[in-house]
Amino acid sequence: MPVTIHDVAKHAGVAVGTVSRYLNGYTLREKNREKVEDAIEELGFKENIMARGLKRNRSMTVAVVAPDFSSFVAAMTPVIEQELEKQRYSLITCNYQGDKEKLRKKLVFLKERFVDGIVLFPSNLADASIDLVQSWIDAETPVVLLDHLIPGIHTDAVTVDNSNASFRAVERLILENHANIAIIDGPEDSYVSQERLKGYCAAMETYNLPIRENWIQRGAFTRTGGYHAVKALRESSNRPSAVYVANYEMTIGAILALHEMHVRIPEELSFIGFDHFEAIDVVEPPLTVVELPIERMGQLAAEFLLKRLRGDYEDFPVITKLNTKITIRSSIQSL
Amino acid sequence: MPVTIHDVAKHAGVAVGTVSRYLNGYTLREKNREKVEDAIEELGFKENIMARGLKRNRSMTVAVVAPDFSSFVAAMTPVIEQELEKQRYSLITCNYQGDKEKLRKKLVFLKERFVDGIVLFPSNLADASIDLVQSWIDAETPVVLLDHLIPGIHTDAVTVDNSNASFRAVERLILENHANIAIIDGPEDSYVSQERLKGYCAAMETYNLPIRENWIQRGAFTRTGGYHAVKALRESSNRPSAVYVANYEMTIGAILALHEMHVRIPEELSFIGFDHFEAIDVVEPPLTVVELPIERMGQLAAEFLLKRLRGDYEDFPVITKLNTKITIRSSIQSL
DNA sequence: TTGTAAGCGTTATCAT
DNA sequence: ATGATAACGCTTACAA
Repeated sequence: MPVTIHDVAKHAGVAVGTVSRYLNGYTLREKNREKVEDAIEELGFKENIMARGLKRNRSMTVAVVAPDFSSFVAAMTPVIEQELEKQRYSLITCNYQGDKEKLRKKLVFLKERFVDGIVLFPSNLADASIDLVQSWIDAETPVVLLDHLIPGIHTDAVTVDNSNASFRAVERLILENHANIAIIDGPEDSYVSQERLKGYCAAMETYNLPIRENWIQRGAFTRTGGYHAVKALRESSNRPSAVYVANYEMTIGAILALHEMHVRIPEELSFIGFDHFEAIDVVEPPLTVVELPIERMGQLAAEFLLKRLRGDYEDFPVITKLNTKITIRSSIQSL
Repeated sequence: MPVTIHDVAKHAGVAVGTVSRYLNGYTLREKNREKVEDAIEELGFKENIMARGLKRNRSMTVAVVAPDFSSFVAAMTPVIEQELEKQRYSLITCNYQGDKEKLRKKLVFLKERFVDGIVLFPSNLADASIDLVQSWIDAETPVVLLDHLIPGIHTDAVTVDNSNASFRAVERLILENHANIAIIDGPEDSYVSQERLKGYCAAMETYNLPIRENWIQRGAFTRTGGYHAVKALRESSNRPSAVYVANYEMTIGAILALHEMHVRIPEELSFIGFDHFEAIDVVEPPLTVVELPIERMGQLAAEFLLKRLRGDYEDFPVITKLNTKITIRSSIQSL
């Protein structure tokens, strides 16, 4: 029933090899090329991706592997899909639920499926699968890291200048004459956290402002983390006049807590949050936030993956560090 | 390099066919079964999914096809993935960006990829691809519809009792003594819209309340739609005392508009929204909302798909209609 | 129940 | 540049 290259070859009066070569971009004699093209057209030939895969050990499939399906990942995935589709790759999505063992299983599963490349959103615990990830890279199966790096893994990565993002956020507060500025940061062992804290400290130091110990709160990058961190901050003896919350989930949690405590923003507390997703729009007052270049990140990740898939390893590996932007709304009061 | 069933066969001292049959669940002589199992274990054999696919025209892949990557879809996808993974299926995600032509292309693309089944989130315009969808079903490639039905397509579907959801939401308002109740609904040509409006009307009629023409606002199921609908409602001569917003995106838009106009909820306007996603939590005051059973929907869709993939068409097609639940928070004032 | 062998639709090698 | 043909790893008649 389905049309094969044999049918095409017969119809065009050439050998199967010729058709195959045409399909793979080799140049044929002008006359033959036309005949083959006509035959393909007339017969409505579609290549059988599995037969091709069997021979070449390629599946024309790429996977996005993420610890969860957060807004961040959900926003990036369609961008990646769109880029890949242009080159006829399809996209498998996997989330490993922040579970080390699940990540291993996923990676094994994907290998069995002959996935041609991976876009990996590492989490701290991805470090544990470093050997597996490395083995993919060694086998020339391209892996692009998104958001984080994994220490010890040398491959393409698309990241954000987190330290600089924090610096500018905090500087913004300082320029509005705030001096008592707190940060709600992620866990200590996260590289992203460390970078974001670094920027905070650098800004404070640059402007000769003291850093109080209790102004550095840890929120585990979770909504409840942000919630509790705000509570702790408000209950302390030396309340800050401004707070910078270093990721999206915690921003939501922090706002929740502030609403609950009837703390007015920005009159009682100036606020700068992180990431711009739908939830942010609806917050009263409109929040000033640091925004990640989601689109660009997804695009670049796909671009590098495709480049490596083409076999172009000329400049490998490339670590891209993108800039964030700050969107000014009305959550900061000038003192 | 990779170990094949030939290697296993040789190692076990049986024929390849025997190994293949073992792999496919046929029963072998006890002795042979053990030998084969041992050989597989020792050699670390993994079946080549592409060779298998080539023979059987199956890819062990399923696709989720959606018009966008809304929170609704994003919340459902991981649930589906998880169910499918148990049976060693992997999941391709596609969004057709609400574009008729893109949907067609996607469906063709997926067919070329030998996708074994589809979970389709239809949008109104999916009707245009009715022939393609039907051809999948005819070819015994299972298609499960999620959320909407497509008129004229007979296949499994997992939906929600939208009319009843609206009825109960509006009834809730009526029981708090509201009589002037508006609805912000989706586009007229959407089946879901129609159902949700039907529930609103039924509730109003059941309690003998008049329906003013301008109380039925259309918000196109978009955020801006909800935003403008609220503005229109507030600017009208006979303002409602309560409003029911019939989907998530419009709920966000409506809240945005109300914040902007400094309308106090519930003092000046009682409010009942739709769908519970992250954004909702952060709204002040906490919103009473109709919630869809996301998890259950995803599970059921996957379940039916897997059942059909197993070849079990005994009860085909099954249209499941799930109930919603209302989560009471503080956006409704008792009059 | 098991072995044998012919494909599935490609790609790749080797002549020509 | 092209043709013929042997793989790729598996399933499935058919025979035994």
